[in-house]
Amino acid sequence: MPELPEVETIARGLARAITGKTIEAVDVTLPRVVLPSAARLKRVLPGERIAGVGRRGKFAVIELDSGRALVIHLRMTGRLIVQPPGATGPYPYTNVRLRFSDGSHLCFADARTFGRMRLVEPGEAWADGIGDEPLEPAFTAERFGAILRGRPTPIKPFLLDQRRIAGVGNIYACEALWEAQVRPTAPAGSLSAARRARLHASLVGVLRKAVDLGGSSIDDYVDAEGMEGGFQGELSIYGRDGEACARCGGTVVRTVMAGRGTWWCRRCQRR
DNA sequence: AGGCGTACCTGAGGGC
DNA sequence: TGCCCTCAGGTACGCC
Repeated sequence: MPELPEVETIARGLARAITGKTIEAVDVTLPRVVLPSAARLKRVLPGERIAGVGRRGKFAVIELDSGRALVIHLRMTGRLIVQPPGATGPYPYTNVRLRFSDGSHLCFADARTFGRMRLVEPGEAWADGIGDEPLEPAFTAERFGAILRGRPTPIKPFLLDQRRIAGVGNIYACEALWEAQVRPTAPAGSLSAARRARLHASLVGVLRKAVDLGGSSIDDYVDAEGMEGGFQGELSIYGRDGEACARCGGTVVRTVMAGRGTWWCRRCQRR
């Protein structure tokens, strides 16, 4: 489900909604989705105050006053939903619920149960091996070129590799490649400087615009208040197999690369 | 090293 | 209606 723009939107909403609240209790209805253990969360979290909420790649990071953090990956269908005091029951498919002292709740809900919530101790290096943040100033076209250099992997699955660039998922990889007119199968290291620069600009641009619009809601994604995003209406290529390409009129195809659906136009994404 | 298939799960939607 | 198949925004693992 959520990629960088969706997780960023959720994190911003959570930061507004729960910063400063104190955790009173933790309910874990599906223990296998929490690390290191449900018992540890239930023992440690009560009394903790929320210091802030951020994002790293596709991880939402709930920072606590003690320096601990709750690091959450939503995988495909995970949701983080804030409920006001007096909510009639947990949000559907809630696996973990934080109860705050003011009567409000944070529900970690996930129908497919792939998502995970991990308690991290102060100073614990949980983000080792995660790649560049594409919306940081340091992620320049030159830096992008250095990341791609010499890589034979096709550019599309390469963009999905979280060890290289963090936060890009299937939707925005397809959209950026389409916008830059780059063929998904092109070896990453084979792109000319001009096409690299174009792809860099498209990737950063599409992510930034999606953040501005609050992400893409296709099947499941909603923000921390349960609201849908606004970018799904802006999608040019994702999910449009059989339709005419919005740029050249060619037919959009869906192929499979590294097990993922890949939407592109054979006519105008030629190299 | 890195590519590939598979596994993890549930739900939605299409074909018949 | 309902059964069966495929597909889904992600990643970890084992196997070449």
